[in-house]
Amino acid sequence: MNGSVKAFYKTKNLINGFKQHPTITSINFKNFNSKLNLCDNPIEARQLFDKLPQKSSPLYNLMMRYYTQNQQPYQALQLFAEMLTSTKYQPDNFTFPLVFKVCGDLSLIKTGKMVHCRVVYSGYVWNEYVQNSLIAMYMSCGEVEVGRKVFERMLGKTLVSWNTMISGYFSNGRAKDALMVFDRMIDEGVGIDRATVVSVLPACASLKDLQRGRLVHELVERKGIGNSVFVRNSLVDMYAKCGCIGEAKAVFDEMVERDVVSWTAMMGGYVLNGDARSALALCLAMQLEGIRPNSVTVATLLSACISSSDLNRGKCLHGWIIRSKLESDIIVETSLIDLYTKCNRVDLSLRLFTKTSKQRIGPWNAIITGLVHNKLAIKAVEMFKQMLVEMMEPNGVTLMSLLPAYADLADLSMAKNIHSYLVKIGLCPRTEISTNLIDIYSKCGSLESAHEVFKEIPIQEKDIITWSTIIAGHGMHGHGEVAISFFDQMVQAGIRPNDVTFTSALQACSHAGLVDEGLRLFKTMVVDHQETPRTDHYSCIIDLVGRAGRLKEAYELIKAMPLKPNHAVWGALLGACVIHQNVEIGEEAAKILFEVEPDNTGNYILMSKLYATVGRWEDAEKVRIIIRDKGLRKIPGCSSV
DNA sequence: ATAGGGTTAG
Repeated sequence: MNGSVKAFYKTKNLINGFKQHPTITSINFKNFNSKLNLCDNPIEARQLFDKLPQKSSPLYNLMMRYYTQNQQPYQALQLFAEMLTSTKYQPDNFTFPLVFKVCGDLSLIKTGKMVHCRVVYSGYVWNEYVQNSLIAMYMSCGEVEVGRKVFERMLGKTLVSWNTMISGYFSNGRAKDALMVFDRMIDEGVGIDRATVVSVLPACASLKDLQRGRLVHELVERKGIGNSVFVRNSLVDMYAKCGCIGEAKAVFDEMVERDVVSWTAMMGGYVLNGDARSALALCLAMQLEGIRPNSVTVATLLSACISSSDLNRGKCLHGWIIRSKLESDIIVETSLIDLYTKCNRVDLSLRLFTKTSKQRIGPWNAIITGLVHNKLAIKAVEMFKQMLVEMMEPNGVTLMSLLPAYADLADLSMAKNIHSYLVKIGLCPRTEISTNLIDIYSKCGSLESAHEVFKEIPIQEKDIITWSTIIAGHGMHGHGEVAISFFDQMVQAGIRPNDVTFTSALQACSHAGLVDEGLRLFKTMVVDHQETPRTDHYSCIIDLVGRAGRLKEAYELIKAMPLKPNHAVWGALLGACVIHQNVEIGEEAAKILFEVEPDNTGNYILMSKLYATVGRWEDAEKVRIIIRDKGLRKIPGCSSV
């Protein structure tokens, strides 16, 4: 009797298949899942899967998830391909998110797009999980616009969709867009959760948007989601990066539970705010609480040593790093190379560099940056060529740190070489890169080439730095009028000049002797743009007015300065006095210069020259004696002047 | 059962 019932059901199952019997399917599912969890390796898991008497889409999904969780993403894709070719086991709303995650992680954009087509065809494209994973995939492949399209077309946007957009924009370097999404989210009353907070706060931090950051903090407290280490860590980081070290510390102190990230973020905050000592002190406190520093912590501590130029402490840390077996960590290696180059010990950096694995870009970038920093331009270029020989692909960071070396070299044929390389790899025209090229060509003396590069940048992408560079380039070669016309064009293009632009423009006037133009510019700067002039602006103006022979006016300008005039300002005046043989004002300037920079023999030389040109030989001789004494004592190259 | 999440360096 009992047996015949069982037999009946068995037959029925065989006829209908498992799909019609959710209870039996779910038993199989749970059973297989728990068996998978006991597997030691993917091979064993696969054997288990192959032995299943009856497969189904959910079981395929389980096996694929096992693969992705055990770092075998390609095996997961292989299974997905099997599903597609089979007629029995079609991918479903659980399969596609898995596949999109793999495509995103591996940046398999072509595969991803193909699967996207398939998902449209299958109809699962309306599933929210599928849509959200699609957005995430496009974002991690750098296809921001496609991701945005999927998002905009979604009818049932969920909190996850919004969060994905925010973190996607941010990780693609578009912090502003991330914040715009956040604003829209608030406007439309979507609400926020912990994931929103940890996605939006880094964007606030990178833009130093304290106002928005505070708003997020307020929302966190109001919603009561501040009881998470993640959330609090990102708050600490945001306040620190916005320069509010006090508030960062307050959030940090309030925390009941702190992990290594909390401590590291706090240390990084101190370093950023120029307080290396507090950062190092925090390291001790952290260890007293029983938290071990990780490689990021160590990198942060090393940057504290760099910012305080504390080579000795850096060396101590290096010792500790070796004892803790952290020395082969890529982040730590990179930071150590950075430490030694910034402390002018290129020898030690190179020794470390030869030991690192050359497979990662970090150490290459660090050593090239370091060589450029130490004005070893030729070595930097050689290192770059070595990098190409070793089949390492440079990125934007590499080139941005390398290009200033070419400006130092001021070698036109080398400049043309790197320019054509940049075009070949598709990095030119691109604003930051092109701006560097403009600087390089200007310093090589080839203003035509600089102008060519400048013209290639679309008008809306020319930023304040681009304009300032082309202005400075023309200024340094005495083409004051052209420089000023660029300045006017910039203003017309709707870009607000900043203090750097004004410095370039004023220097251009000064080199070309455009007195009235310079004064007009200075007035525009103060009155129209409400820019507070800095001492280097004043030194340009003084130089300009002084060279024109209007020495009294220059002297009056200095006396009326709201800031304390520095050596450059007085030096400009003294230089002008020499040209126009004005001893009276020259002596005033020299008196102060001898006080503020007693070791600069240049000032004494100028003064002695001034006395000599007006025939005051005795005074000239007196100053010459001082030069000789100082020269012998202090500056070895002095006799050559 | 599935989708989104923090700290460093370059």
